[in-house]
Amino acid sequence: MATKTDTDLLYEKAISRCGLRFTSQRRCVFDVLLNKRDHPTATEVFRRAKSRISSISLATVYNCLETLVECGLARQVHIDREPTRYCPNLLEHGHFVCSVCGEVWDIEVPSGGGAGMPYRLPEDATVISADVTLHGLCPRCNAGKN
Amino acid sequence: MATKTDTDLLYEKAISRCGLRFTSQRRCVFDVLLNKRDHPTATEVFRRAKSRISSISLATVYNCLETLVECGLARQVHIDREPTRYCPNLLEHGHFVCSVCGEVWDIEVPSGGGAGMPYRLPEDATVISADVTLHGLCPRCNAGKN
DNA sequence: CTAGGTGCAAAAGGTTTGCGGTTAA
DNA sequence: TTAACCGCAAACCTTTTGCACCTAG
Repeated sequence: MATKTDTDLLYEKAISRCGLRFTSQRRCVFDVLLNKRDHPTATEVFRRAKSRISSISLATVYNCLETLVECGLARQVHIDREPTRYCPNLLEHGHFVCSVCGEVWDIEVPSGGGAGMPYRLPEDATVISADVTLHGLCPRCNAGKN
Repeated sequence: MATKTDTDLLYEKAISRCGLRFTSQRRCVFDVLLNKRDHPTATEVFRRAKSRISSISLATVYNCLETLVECGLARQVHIDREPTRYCPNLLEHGHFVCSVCGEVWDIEVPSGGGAGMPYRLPEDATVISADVTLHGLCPRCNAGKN
């Protein structure tokens, strides 16, 4: 295997903490995810990974992505019922999806007050996590309308 | 066909406005959805509809649900990548999903300020709609923990 | 060395579609 | 009457799984 990068060391540490192995496929998939943070689907990650490891299989990409999620190094992003996307941004955040170009942007959520605070809940409910996805026109596509 | 109810008239009006036909299957599916507002999946709607029209098919239920959505009488609810659920609540609202019992509750969103206002967007973006799903413990399951 | 990971192919599960027969308007 | 709709079955697409071989530790 080639020299380990800082990214590799981060991943290797996280993955061994989970009692898992640091394989070249996992390294590749993680690198693909960090390299271009555009919320790719598993199929897109597969396409990019295959250009580096031509023998890699789609099932392995799914497995590696699941491993990344398990290790806490990535999160799944669900937009309607479209194919699952993957996001290496570990901070609490939501997503903005452009209805024209389809691009996905990370958006900030209010830091104080906890998840979902702007919403009125049934009494005595406890919120664990919040999934927020906004649909609309991104700056680029908005500009194109003028 | 049996006597038309108020619900039927509402649906018939909406459906003819869309240039579509008021069939017994569509009537049945809409009625099932309004009858128990528990965010059923297409399969569950199929099960309930079949108890009234035994010959109805799953594909027809999917088609009827799609028609309802097109006519603006129901909305799809996406929770992660679970099967799509259907909701006849037309007001702007989000969903709270209990991690224990799986029940889905409608939750209010802030009325003033528009969709997604608590979130910091990329500049010059326009929000069209907001999907908000909170995960946590519902009052009933929360109480069971004590 | 060996438990865990990979590649392949097949299966699973939700949803959509094509087609011949049926029906609301 | 006839275009739209229904039921059925097959197709579709994403994701998961079983299995024989391989490899990191």
